[in-house]
Amino acid sequence: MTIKAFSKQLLAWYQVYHRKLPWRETNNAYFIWVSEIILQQTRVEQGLGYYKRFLSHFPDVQSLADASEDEVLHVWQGLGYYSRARNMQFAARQVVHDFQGMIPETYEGLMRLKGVGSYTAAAIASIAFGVPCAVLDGNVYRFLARYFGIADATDTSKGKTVFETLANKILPKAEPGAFNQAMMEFGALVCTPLKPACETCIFLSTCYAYKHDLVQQLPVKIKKVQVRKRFLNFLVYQDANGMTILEKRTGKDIWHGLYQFPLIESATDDFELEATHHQVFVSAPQIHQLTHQTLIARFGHIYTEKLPEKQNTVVLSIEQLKEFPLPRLISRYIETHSELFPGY
DNA sequence: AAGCCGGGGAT
DNA sequence: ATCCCAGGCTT
Repeated sequence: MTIKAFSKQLLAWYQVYHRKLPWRETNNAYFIWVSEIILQQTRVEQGLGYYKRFLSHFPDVQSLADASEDEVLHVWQGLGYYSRARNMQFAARQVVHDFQGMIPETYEGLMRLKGVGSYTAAAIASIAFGVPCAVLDGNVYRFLARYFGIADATDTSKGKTVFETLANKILPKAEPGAFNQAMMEFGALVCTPLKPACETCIFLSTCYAYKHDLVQQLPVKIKKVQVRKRFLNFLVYQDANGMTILEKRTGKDIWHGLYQFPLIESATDDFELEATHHQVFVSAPQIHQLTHQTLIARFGHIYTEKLPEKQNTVVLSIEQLKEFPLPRLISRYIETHSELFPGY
């Protein structure tokens, strides 16, 4: 099949089968930008609610630039990869201060924004501004690898160059936005990772991987993540007035910028609380699985007359816990142990 | 080039 | 358990 016929068929397929999503109903570059950041490493179904919530809180670049980091992270709470939220707010301030409030309309200009890499720059440029540059995401890598029979690894710089060259070669310069979205949508709905719908695929007769029975072998990826265990022991202080303590995470680690109960991390699962307080007990271990870490968390509850004075901490009531951005592990624990958090 | 960053859903 | 998701930043 010729390249022209390929793109024509794909665009026709997209017109019929694409999902109706709010960021496809607009030309507003800010809306499209928000959607692309949220959808990094995130499924459409998970990101959709956050997209609406984020825009209701921050309807334009200026409102995002004016917000506090805590506000932005609070809206982002539970979505993960929190640097996306911090970087996007930084970038909103870049737009206000360095671009006169106008989102740059070129690939190079967009690449200057914090949190906007090659994928997101190509996506915004093509979808919002009609710039002819191809996007490369997990869907596109998979579809291209199978249809054209590309065995180069998608997670090496050499392989990326191969796919990038191919993607830009087949990109119809007249409608890059629709084509890019069609490539991703096809990967998400038809050429899926585990059980692709080959039998009903419109490209069945010309697909290299199908013809050579390589669908399960492509795309090729090399790196595999190593999962390490961590033992997190959170101290839930409560005084007679229902006040407690949170501390803000700041290091180069998970949950940067979020709040947590004061933490004692240990190398082994042997956490105990000394009975020097009026009343203490430790929860059962709470297992929280991240992509690259298995967290084994215990919550030590300490009922005391006087809260300890620690650095970098906030004293707040139990009710106010919902006003702070918390890791999912902690918000879930509070929600499932509401009897321990009166007033939440 | 390699390591790190969340959370959820499908299998 | 394992994989993957409209990836990007830091070192």
